Amino acid sequence: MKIATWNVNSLGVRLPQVLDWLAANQPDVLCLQETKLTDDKFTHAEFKEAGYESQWFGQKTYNGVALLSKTPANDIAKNIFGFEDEQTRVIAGTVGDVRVIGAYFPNGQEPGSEKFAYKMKWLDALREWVRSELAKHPKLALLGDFNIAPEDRDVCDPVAWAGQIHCTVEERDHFQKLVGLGLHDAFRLFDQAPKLYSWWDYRMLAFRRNQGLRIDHILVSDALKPRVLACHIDKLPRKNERPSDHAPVVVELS
DNA sequence: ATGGCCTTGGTACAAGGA
Repeated sequence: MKIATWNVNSLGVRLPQVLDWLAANQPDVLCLQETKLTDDKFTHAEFKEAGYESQWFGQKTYNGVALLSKTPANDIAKNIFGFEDEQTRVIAGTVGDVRVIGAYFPNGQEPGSEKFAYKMKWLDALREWVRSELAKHPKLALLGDFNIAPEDRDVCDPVAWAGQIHCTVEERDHFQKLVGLGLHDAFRLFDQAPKLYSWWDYRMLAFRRNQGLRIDHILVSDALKPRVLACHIDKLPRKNERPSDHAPVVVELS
């Protein structure tokens, strides 16, 4: 079973690239972030044509998430239960025997800002909800654009990024608290080459220079960990014309 | 060469992203 996540930075713009990627990679599940489409504009017919069922949760201009799967997802949840939020950031469903939670974590803008405070509250709420989901569904994957680089080795220039958004102690503490629920960063279950990232700024020729961050993650539960065969970041779509600034992350399960 | 982008809404440029 192959499960993937990709922040597409506008599905309206990126749909052809997503369809190409699905055809080439054939994941069983793909979680999308930053679809930026209202629900009436979601491209479920195109995905159906490509062999995928869709669940989606969008809004105008910003955010927006979706869960694509070869077999229908059940027990769909949208956003964090009990956490009032105008923003569409979470979609969850059960595919086969795996509970899949796809999330677009808040950016946070800069430490000390209102958006950073929202990120902290959102992370608190997410953790408590994921705790309850884990109790109900031991075989669980939490994946998406976390907007957190967990460690210095996930950062191209740790000195320049020290204390900056995505790299603050507060954000990294939150990441570790999520891991503390009984989750594992699938990427780090394996020996990986150094300097592998999932996001590169559009500016400054950052991709060509590999000046990136690893902020897109797949966390797997204790019960799922023994089934993890591989995890990798697919840089190929970042080389497309008009690419998303993020690359897909893929985990393979037995 | 130390700065270099992209998307949306809406039709000029501001806001947000990371």
